Amino acid sequence: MKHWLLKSEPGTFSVDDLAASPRQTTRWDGVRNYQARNFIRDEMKKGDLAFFYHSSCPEPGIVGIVEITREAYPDETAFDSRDEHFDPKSERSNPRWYVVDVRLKRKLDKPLALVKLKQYAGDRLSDLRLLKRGNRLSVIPVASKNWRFILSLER
DNA sequence: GCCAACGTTGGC
DNA sequence: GCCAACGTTGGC
Repeated sequence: MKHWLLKSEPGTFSVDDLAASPRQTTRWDGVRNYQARNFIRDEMKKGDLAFFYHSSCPEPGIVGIVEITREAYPDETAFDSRDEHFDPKSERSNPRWYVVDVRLKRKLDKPLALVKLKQYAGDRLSDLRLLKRGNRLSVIPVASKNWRFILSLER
């Protein structure tokens, strides 16, 4: 099983929005970056776990844990000319963009702020891609040892 | 294939 | 609002 980190702007879709969704499940749509797309389409498996991360907000950080409940299928928003994520180059016969379904496992009792994670950028989390300079990926793989270490920071 | 211009991300 | 770091686009 793999581990991931999924970024979302809480002003657009927060962990509380996910908690309020039917079956606490949502379609992770709108990803428009090829590297992130490849992770979604090729590597994410049902049962994988991901950190839910709030970005572009007053206190960026990990706020919840989600489970992948459905593997990749075409992103419908790319076909909809009225949708902000519309991409005329994505065709139904040859979809360019993909989504997975994720379900909230739990919110963290206390968010793990980016500033706190950064304390370990030089040692325990030195290879965490989230902390790398210039990182902009919205779907990031997390090594299992980093996953476990981050969870240990909760207490 | 190169590269300048442009757009986006995201922390601060 | 600023700006660094990318990724994408399009002319050549």
